[in-house]
Amino acid sequence: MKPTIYDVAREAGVSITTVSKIINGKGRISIETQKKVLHIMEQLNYQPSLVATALTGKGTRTIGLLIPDLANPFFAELARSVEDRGHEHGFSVIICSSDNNEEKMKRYIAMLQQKCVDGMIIATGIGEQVVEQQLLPSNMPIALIARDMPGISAQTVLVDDFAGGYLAATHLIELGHTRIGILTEPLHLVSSLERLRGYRQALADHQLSFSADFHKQSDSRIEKGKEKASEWFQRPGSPTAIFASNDLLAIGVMQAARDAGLRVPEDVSVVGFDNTILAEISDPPLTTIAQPIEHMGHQVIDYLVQVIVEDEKEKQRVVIQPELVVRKSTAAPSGREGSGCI
Amino acid sequence: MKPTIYDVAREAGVSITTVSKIINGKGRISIETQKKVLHIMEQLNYQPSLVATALTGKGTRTIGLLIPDLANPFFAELARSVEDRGHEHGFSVIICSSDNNEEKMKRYIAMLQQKCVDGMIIATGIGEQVVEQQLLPSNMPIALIARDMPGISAQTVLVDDFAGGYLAATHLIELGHTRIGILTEPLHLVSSLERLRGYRQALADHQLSFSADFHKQSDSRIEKGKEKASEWFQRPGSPTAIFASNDLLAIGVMQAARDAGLRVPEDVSVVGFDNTILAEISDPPLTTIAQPIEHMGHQVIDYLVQVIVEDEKEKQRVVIQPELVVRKSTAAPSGREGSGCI
DNA sequence: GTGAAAGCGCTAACAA
DNA sequence: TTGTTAGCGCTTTCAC
Repeated sequence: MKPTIYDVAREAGVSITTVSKIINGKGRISIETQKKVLHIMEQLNYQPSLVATALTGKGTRTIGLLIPDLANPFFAELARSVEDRGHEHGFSVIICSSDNNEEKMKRYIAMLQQKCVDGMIIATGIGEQVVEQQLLPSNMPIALIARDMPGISAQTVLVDDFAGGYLAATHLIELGHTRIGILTEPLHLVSSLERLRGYRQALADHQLSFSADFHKQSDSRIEKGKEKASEWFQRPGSPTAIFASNDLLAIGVMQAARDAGLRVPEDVSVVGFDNTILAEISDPPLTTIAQPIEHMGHQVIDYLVQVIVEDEKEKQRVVIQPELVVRKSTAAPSGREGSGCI
Repeated sequence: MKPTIYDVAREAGVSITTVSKIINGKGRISIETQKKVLHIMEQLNYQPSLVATALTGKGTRTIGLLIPDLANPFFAELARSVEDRGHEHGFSVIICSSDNNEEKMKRYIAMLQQKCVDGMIIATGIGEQVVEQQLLPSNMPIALIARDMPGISAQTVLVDDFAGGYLAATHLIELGHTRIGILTEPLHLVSSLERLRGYRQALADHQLSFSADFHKQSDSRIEKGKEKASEWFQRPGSPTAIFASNDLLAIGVMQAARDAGLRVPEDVSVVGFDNTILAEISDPPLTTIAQPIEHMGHQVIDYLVQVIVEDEKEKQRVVIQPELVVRKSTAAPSGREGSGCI
């Protein structure tokens, strides 16, 4: 059995109060008792139980992280950053992959509440309802990252998605493209919507008209992106450039292009979003819009810890400007189907 | 404040025992009381506190997962699999990335113990000492995945690394390569050692001699792999094929090749290990040794849960046969430096 | 400087 | 069928 505070107290011939005080560095204890007790703790290999501590109201030192999918490198990198910084603050993190599924979200949030996590970080695109109904009333500290919930007042750290969409489209336009497709995740995700808006704005600012045919939606799996992009490539007059709203989708687009006998970037340019490791290693390396993932992770957790331990009330909204990272997947149009009409 | 079992009892006009029994479906309770209490619970939005429950000895329903790095897709995919299956069993998982650093390992294990996790899954290559000294005596249920600790008696699920190394080398040999380099992670990782052994065995079985020049070590970062591989490519008589002991390293090798003006697979063949998403999307797609990641994750957690809830004592050692997945990064040697000597 | 005792929210004998 | 009571391991007044 794990030794308890009683064991230590007995061995040291003091009361549990004394031991507790020494553990927490509170009250005044003679240097000798201190030494003696410390020694016994060492000897017994005593570690205070955090669950007992938690029960007395000191918190569990645990936070929940809700993401869509840990297998998506963007979220894995984000989770890693959150985990690291969390540990630095003495918090561990429970990661829950929701697959952007409302039901799972609900279950996970309930479970995290039962476990009495001290706070939650939400990176899933959905669940606004759940958050509003389950989390806000319970007074659970929360922070949003890489996702926006317009109706919710909470600390938020995200990239300017509109600017990102604008950047991506502008890059393509400046290369000379006029037939620019956009592949987004479902539009109930605010970030998708914003990226689309940015793209449309860029088009408009350059006197290009937006065609609904050039917008497709997909969930964020590579295969799905590939499938959707294929629909374009099977028909004449397809886009000469495609902006995909995340790297995974962009990879799918490139695969579809390859399958259709098109070269990237000669025949079709592709730009992604996120700047995950995938962008660096894909074939060709992917031009993409970079989110400073690590930085964002650090920021949310710093803030969340602040509200947990210092009871910070003020909610900020941190919007970071994304950057265009040009690699090899974009180039000027080659003139393939140059006579095509938009 | 969150409602407690007392609130429910008071509102329902019963004792807390009754409420507790209803929560746990124990003892016999009249259908009416049951209904009444359930209704109150609903109304109060009552959720039993798992930390209080844990304190009574029912476990925390939490397990710890120790991996080297969550940002490495292999471990992200593994973690996702563990997480999913864990949730199915009603367990949540705390992930700790150790960077294969002994000190961190120690700290994380101590923290997990303080949090009274019900068990731990270890996927880090190091920490055998810590495991032996901290974990085994404490009687904490543990399971090893994708890593071996020869001195430790614990449930283990892993791929036959020796066979994997053998497969990789044989594939290269059969393509006609004779100058085959191997880039491994540090050899204190048993898996690296085994993969190297498999490679050497394959060489021997085909009357090829092993040259120490053709073995390099690196940690598992892409850049490091690239750096190491560059050393080969800067000199004449470099390998015409390289087996890297994980996909990340293999990517690094391909990047180094490209930088050196070599084409993959025409000038140099590369095979990786793990078959992560990286292998599918790299340029060119990577021939690699596949570990059934999802399956392995499911298996460990199934077992661990079994020892936690059913007190299963028997320790198995599940060794899975890896498979060669041929993609585009390997081909017959082209004759570049064909006169080079081994 | 040190300790007795109450309490955190829950479970599990044991009574009634 | 329901309730009383004693813990689980710790923190925290409040006395001594």
